Amino acid sequence: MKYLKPWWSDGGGLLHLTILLSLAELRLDLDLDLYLLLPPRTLPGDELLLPGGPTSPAYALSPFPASGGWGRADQLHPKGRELDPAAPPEGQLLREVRALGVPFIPCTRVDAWLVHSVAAGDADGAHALLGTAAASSAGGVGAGVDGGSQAASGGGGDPRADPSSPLAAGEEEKAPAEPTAQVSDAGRHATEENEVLRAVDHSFQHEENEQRASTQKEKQLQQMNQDENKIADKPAWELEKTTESSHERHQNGTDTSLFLEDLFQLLSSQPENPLEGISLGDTPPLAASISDGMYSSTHYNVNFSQALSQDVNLHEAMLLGPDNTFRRDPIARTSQPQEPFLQLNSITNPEQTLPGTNLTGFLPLFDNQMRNLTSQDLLYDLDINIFDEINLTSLATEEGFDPMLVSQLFEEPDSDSGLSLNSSYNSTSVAKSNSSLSLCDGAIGYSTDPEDLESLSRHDLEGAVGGYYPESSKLCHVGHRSDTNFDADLAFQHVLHNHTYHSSALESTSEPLSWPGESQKIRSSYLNDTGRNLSRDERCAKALRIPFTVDEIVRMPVDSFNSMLSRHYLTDTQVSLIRDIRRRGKNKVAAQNCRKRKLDEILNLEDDVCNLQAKKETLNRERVQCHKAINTMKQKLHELYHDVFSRLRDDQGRPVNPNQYALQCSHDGSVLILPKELVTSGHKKENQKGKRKSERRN
DNA sequence: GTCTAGTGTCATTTG
DNA sequence: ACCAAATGACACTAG
Repeated sequence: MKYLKPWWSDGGGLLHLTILLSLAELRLDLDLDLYLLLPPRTLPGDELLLPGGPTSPAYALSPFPASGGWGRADQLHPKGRELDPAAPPEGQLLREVRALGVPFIPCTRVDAWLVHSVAAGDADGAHALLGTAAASSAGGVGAGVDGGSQAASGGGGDPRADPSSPLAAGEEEKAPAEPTAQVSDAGRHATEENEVLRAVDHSFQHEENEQRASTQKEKQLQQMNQDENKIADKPAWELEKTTESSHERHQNGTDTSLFLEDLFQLLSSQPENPLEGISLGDTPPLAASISDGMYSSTHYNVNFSQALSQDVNLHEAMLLGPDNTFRRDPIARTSQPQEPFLQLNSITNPEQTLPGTNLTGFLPLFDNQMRNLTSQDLLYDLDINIFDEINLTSLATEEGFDPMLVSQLFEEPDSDSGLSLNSSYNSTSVAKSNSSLSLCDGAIGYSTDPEDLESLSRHDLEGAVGGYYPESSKLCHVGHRSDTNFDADLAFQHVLHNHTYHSSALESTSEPLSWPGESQKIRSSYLNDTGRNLSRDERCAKALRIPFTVDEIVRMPVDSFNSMLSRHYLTDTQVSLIRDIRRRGKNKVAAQNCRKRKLDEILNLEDDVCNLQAKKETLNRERVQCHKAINTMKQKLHELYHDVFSRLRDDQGRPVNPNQYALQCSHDGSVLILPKELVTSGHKKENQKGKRKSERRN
């Protein structure tokens, strides 16, 4: 049983894999114990699902003997279940590891954890061994939203899959059992940095250890052999207790110094190829002893030549100097998550174990050695070219970073602004990309393996982090990426200036380009949880690992938005993208509102027109009615007039001529018969008086 | 192929 | 002066 070093989480895992990469160049097939990182709140009975699925030669484990120990993946729960965040961590192992101060990755859910049985020479298995947690975990950019957690792999899964945050880290120091469900990039970045710094610190702390090991190594070797044999004979519950003492020895640097010196001598004696002299015969006796007994079946046989897949951020982490573009959160820097990892030994199919390649025990040897090396030593000893490849690969496997997504973002041929910096990315370029699938089944982000694409799509859909690309993790892919000078930030300068009408454009362009059987899966990566197409900003945000949803970014109040930008751990590119997303989102909403308003205004005006027209018609009808009434009254008056004059008689009894006389009504109600001349002159006088009065008023 | 409605985006104006 | 909202104009797609 080997234990992870206290600094094993992000930085530790990185250093570890660096050595593995050195091994990879030697094409060494190693039979190693598997180091597992268990979720901090893993409880007895919790089941860990393998990413390989029930049909793969994979195993999953239950973290505690109470749940039956190791079990086949197909016997376990198909998906991780929600753990009770309020439940305190239990188990002796967990307490032990916590006591060691092992960095703790808080999470509340076990989705799928790294345990992948690796057959001898099984490259995919090796990939799985070295990094499946990120791919198997779900959540990704949206992990903090949906509360999903990411796993840190014992073989070096992307540490950023871990949903740790500065706040969570700080809280863990105070209350380790405090649940932390939210994921933030800031936390992950801070955790990365903290772990790298921690690793460097430990390397200094252990420098003294490497000075004293030589004189005691035989004695210690015997002691460890005895311990391991005892472990092999003990039941699991006692095993935990036994391992605790083993931990203590590791902590004290007593049993590790032996291997440290061995490795150091090997490295120093083989400067050009520090591992050249390593062979089965060079394996410390402990390795064989450990591989015997009850743990003889708990070894992974790993072909590390194929193992370059994940946990390759060492270069990136080391390059993150003061001038890097990442914003350091001082809180995150000072706070060190102290939640322990629980380490269990691995299990593999005994039939798949490659005989004669047992280097068990080499892993802790490397591990300890790395602890004793300074960062300069590491940089000096390790081929920088490996770092380049690692970094490039890390881009492919980094949490939430979807190279395929990015590449397709570039390849979106249609642009609404003509600002696309690469106009050659038309359908032809896509076709070329398609053709590259067959040339190198590992062009970044592409895979001819439908399962890979499916996993990729799933990875995308779920915002999974780290990305497990069994095929794309090969060196072939790395070379491809290197050839294309892929750079995420530069790439997103394209993205940010590519006014692509993505959703429809994607469908209209990619579908006819015939990715038979795969286009649908690729298209699925453009769908969100609700099934609709992801917008460009959503895909950009996902590809650039923006820890917020577009909706959040857009709808967030200004103050919250600004504080969010200052609080989180975001690169300049991310900040720029977030601001652009917010601006575009706001403007999009504003445009929608504007159009809606305009439409409403038009509708209102149309209503006004209708109302006015109706009113006009009403008035016209009233006017007609009035005219009719007036005419009727005139007619009646005329008839009455003639009726009156027909009955009037003068003094001589003759009828009165209505043309010469007129009827005039006085104020007292009496009616007078006057000659028209008088009536006309009287009307003129009254009219003149009225005019004068009106003139006076004016 | 053309037309139209709808949409996203940018540049500019407005409050 | 600065910012967000509003708006005009353009490009693009689907029907």
